[in-house]
Amino acid sequence: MQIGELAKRGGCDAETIRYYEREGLLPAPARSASGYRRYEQAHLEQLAFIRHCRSLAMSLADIRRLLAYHQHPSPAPCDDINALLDAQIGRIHQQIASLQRLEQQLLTLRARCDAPHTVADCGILKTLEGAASGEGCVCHDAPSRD
Amino acid sequence: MQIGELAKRGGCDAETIRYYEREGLLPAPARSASGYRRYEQAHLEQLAFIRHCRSLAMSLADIRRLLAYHQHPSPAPCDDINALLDAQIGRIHQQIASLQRLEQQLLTLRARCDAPHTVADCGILKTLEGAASGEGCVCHDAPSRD
DNA sequence: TGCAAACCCTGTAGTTACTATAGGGTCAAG
DNA sequence: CTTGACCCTATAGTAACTACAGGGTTTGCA
Repeated sequence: MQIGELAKRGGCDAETIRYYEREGLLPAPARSASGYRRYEQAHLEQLAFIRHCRSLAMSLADIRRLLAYHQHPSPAPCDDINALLDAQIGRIHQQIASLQRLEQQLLTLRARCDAPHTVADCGILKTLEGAASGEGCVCHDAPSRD
Repeated sequence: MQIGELAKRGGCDAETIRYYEREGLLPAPARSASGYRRYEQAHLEQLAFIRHCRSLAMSLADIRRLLAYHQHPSPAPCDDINALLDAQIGRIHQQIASLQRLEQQLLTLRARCDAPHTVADCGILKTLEGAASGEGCVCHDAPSRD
């Protein structure tokens, strides 16, 4: 199949596939006489593997490592794979916690302007200005006292 | 004060300050005879404003808009500022939801390998490979049935 | 006076995972 | 024989910095 069909079946676009090839995540396929890439079923499976991992927000570097294990299944223990997953889960967990703190801070700031005001009189802007000149700010001081 | 001191007081480093100047977020300061940037108190306040907004994960584009309101306080209504905050809150909220789904998927996948295995026998890797060849995958199919 | 450390300057390239564009070649249908 | 849909390479852009390379300046100390 040509790159366009692989792209459609893999749920990404052709540029992305060429990018993965350049990055060494997909092997360079055979070419037709005119230089078009010609892919086999195995390429589709590898692309699906990559896209699936990407949908789990794994980095291309991590995916490269997983692909290496996939291509050279070894009798060594799989601790490394587990550690990779654990690190990924840890990162996501931390991101969630930090975004939740952020959301609280933003909601606190947002509450400073509930009724319609003028720009010159906007509680949000005033709070931001106050924080800039060294006053403690509601958004970072008040809510998350951890 | 010189750029190094501004950086220390503003909690960022000198490169970042030069970057903000290039991006038009900080006005170009006066220069000494030898070309060193010389900052005033007002610069520190503006930098603090920017860094505070950044700590709320606002984009530089949004911060630029807030700075404009700050510099030209107008009698117009502040709807725009409120809308900016609401959009920011919405984005963060969606990110949290999507990361929470992700975390569940990763935990489900992680559960496929609880005991120590060999790489060739790792439940995580097998699950990823299965998903790549078209089988439904636990991580995306099982948990979040919304 | 000489020197070294600690500053500062500009300009450019790197980061992530793509996406978009320019400027071309190929192929099948009508 | 032309039109449209496809393909190719190479390069630049995205966000918000960060990290050089390759230089100049200032300050303190011997």
